[in-house]
Amino acid sequence: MAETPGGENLLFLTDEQLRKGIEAMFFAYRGFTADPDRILEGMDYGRAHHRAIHFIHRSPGTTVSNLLLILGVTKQSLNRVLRTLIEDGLVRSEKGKVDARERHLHLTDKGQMLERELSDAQRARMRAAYRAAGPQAVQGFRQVLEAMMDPEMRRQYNRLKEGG
Amino acid sequence: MAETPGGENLLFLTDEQLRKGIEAMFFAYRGFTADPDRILEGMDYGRAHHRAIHFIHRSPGTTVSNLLLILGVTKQSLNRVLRTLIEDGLVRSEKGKVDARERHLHLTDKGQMLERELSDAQRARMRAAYRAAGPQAVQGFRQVLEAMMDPEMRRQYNRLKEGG
DNA sequence: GAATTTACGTCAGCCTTGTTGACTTTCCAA
DNA sequence: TTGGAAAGTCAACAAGGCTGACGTAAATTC
Repeated sequence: MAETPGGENLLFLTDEQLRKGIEAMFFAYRGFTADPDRILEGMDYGRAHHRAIHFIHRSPGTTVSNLLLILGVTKQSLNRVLRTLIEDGLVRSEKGKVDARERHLHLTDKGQMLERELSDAQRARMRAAYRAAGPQAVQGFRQVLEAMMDPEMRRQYNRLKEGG
Repeated sequence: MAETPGGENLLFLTDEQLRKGIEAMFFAYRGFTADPDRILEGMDYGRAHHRAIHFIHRSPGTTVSNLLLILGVTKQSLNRVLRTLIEDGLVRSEKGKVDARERHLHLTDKGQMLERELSDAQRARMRAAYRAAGPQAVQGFRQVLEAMMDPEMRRQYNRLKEGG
């Protein structure tokens, strides 16, 4: 057994173990997005629309700039997505009352319906995985993912995680 | 505490917990790809090239069709990536001796160098995350990811995980 | 009150990476 | 031996990233 001065077993840090983790991330992410992708295909929407819908649902009334921070794309790119969602009546955009430069975004009833369909599918897979692995594993899962984020993303994540 | 007939606590399966897991996947995957993306930008390559290089390194001599199975894209899409890698002398493609329709793929020395650079970066982040979370967490991480894969992907993953 | 900055929208054009369709070469089995 | 399947290539298109430039309204600063 490989032991350190501290006494812990470090076999879980071998290149081989790390490679397995890398490949697990790759294959699992495919599963993670598979169900929503399937629902969206055929509609005129894609993964980018799903992300926008998710975070608008998550933080109703959020502004465009805030969404830009979270999604990490350019405003031109986000705008294209948002425009189609607004035109199609899934998202409502309203001028800020305190700062009229801002646009506050909400899902319409129609938007809520699609959000529900997408997140039901994604949660179903997540729930099955969680149930199969058990609570202990889930805790570890979340710990490793959190440690893998860029610090700035971790801030975004934790902000969302608690408040709203 | 929410208890089932079986007696286990199921609080880890609430929609709220699942949502946190979903967002953790989203933000963590960004971190996961960030370092290789940074290295690739400026070169003429992208994430698709990285994936091809990774799995050719992983299974030297693999065929195009085998790579297609693993990557889950169309052969036309893979072909474009492969063509540039071959033209640039990172990948060597040789006609199969037993079946001349097949092309067997290998990294050249130049290809090995780039692979090394990319995987060093990705492993470094993975290692930091693993170390921060600890061996117990890593085990849970792997369990949940594996449970999240599509069955077919899980087969691919396990085939790679053990043999070569 | 004028100048600057901020938030947002938009046009144009580019790149990567996915897609389908049509095609050749090669192998194999009926 | 021939016809179908498998492996790979070429062409064209779409989604969704990107940069750069510009416009407008509102807020902030000087």
